[in-house]
Amino acid sequence: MPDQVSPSARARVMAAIQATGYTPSALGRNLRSQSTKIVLVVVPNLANPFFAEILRGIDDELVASGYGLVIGNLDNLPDREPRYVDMVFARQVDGVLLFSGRIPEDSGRLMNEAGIPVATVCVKIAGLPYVMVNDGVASAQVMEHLFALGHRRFGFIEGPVGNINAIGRKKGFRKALKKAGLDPDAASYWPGDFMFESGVEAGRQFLALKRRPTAVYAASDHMAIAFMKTVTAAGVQIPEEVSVVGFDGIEFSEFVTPTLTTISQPRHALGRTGTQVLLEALGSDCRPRSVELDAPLLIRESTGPAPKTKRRRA
Amino acid sequence: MPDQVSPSARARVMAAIQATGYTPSALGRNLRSQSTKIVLVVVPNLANPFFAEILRGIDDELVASGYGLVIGNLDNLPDREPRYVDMVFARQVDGVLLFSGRIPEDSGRLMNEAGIPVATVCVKIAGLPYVMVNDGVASAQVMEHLFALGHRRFGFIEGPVGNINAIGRKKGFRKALKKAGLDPDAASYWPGDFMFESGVEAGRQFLALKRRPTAVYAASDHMAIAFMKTVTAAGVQIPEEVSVVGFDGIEFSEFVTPTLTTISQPRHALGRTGTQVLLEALGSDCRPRSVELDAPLLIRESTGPAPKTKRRRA
DNA sequence: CGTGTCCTTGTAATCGATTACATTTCACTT
DNA sequence: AAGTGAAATGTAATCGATTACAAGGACACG
Repeated sequence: MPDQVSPSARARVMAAIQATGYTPSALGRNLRSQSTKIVLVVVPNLANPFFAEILRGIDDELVASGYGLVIGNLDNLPDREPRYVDMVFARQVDGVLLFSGRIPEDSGRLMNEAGIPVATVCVKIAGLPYVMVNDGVASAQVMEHLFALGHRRFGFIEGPVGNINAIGRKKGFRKALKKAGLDPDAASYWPGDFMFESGVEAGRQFLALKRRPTAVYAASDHMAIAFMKTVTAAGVQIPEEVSVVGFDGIEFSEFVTPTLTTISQPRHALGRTGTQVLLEALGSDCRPRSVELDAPLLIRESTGPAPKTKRRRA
Repeated sequence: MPDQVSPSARARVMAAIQATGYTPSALGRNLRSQSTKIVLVVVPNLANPFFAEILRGIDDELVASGYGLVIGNLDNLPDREPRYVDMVFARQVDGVLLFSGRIPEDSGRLMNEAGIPVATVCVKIAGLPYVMVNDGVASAQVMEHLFALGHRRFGFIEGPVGNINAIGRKKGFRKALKKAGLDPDAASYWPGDFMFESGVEAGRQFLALKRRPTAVYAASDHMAIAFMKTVTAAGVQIPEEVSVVGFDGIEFSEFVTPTLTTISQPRHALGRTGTQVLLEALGSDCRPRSVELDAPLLIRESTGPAPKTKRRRA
């Protein structure tokens, strides 16, 4: 059926369209087709530039497939979730993409029960397809690098409690220590929430230590950068006295002094791939696949050989 | 009409809702009410953290009013615009918020002709209400600060050609020079696009100068930060040899070394206020107002007294 | 010339919530 | 007890695009 409508009819319709400026209303179409060509993307915190780049990847893919993008910004506030669950049940969107570890699994599962496809990016929820980097593998890379530089005493700035990525990174950190014959519990752990302020606090606690780690691994670039800022302000040399590694590979990590060694998350690809997974589920009934992406370690100025110590810990 | 429906009827309906898990479909409602309770926000570049914070402000206000948020990311690509103009004409959104200076006025005007409210944030389009900071006034503040520190030789890193904010900032810069009895054309001007890379390039050009400015004013923090990074890497001391001022007040401006003196745009307030203006237009037929917000100068470490020179320019 | 097939066109039903209007029920007054 | 008003329920129309189906028209072939 290359041309279901006669040329003359087509011409007349086109002329009428030109004359009246007619545009088909999406409202009627949506009701009839029971679809909106819109995907809901739920993000824990819209202001986080890390998510912004993933969003761009998502948008690129959605635009290519003719879908629109509505943002559900949770602002890290759990009480904002029901709003978006409702949106799903009201059929206002054709599919959902969930981000990061803050969304209770309940909401995700709830949405899935509404009968529309749900996929997750940077987080796993049982039963849902996901796209993420393997945090444990990434941590292993980081530690391998630090071991090679001779470091034996470590600090770790944690992510938010319960966050799946934070957990994965910490587990990888501890596993690497154990594998190297070190006691994971001998390392210093500082609480954090991925944000600047917690990096500052970690820096203060680091400075207060008599016997400081020679390498600090932060679960996010933000915390790593704030940590660096805090300890260098106190006269500590990086990387001469302490090496610092971040996680995420945000743009700014290259523009701090010293430039930050970090795991570069393929943010754009995470967004694109996540969207592809979702669109596949949207297009067919086939079981959607999950994907793990590689995250390379970018070795820059903030890591160097471990300082010589007078006496080494037994 | 405190209670239009009898308690018994209400109870029965509620029971039925519980029993069947019924949720009203937004599709039918939208068609009937000829509205979607969704606002389209068109951003030039989603990955820019500067916009992210404004988006958060917008979202906060929209959520409070029960509206949803669809993002139109142009990615600085003009060919992505028609898509969103179509969305407007298809009545898929109740209102539009336009960002920044990249959107041709045509699209904005076109959307306005579709009969739905359009407001702009950080940009003026004739006939549309806007919310923005006064770039000229902000530039005047910057220059006043630099004059007070004794600076007489200036460099300016420009924004994208044709960008209304970039133009306003440059005009304010030149006006302040003239007012101080200096020749605006004697200053150094380096092209830019608000992004990192152009700050790096400006830094290179600065380094190549025999007679360098003692103060550099960049039309964005990104460019200022990249500029600082580039010239400090070449051994130039900030602020001893050159003072640097940015524009925007992004979060990172506080975490670079030295911390950046900059104009702090009230990003969250810009978003909120812009949304309020739009919602007012949505709620009534009254002529929407435009708003200008104040942007304070944050004086930090990157500006200091002008260096003593052997011979001063006549 | 008649009939069958194909192509057009026209009419009506559908999607689901909303709203206007008609009808019924009930309570309360005179 | 009849009548008036308010409340409650029921019925039908509406929003605009889509789609199924029926009726009309053209053409060709036997």
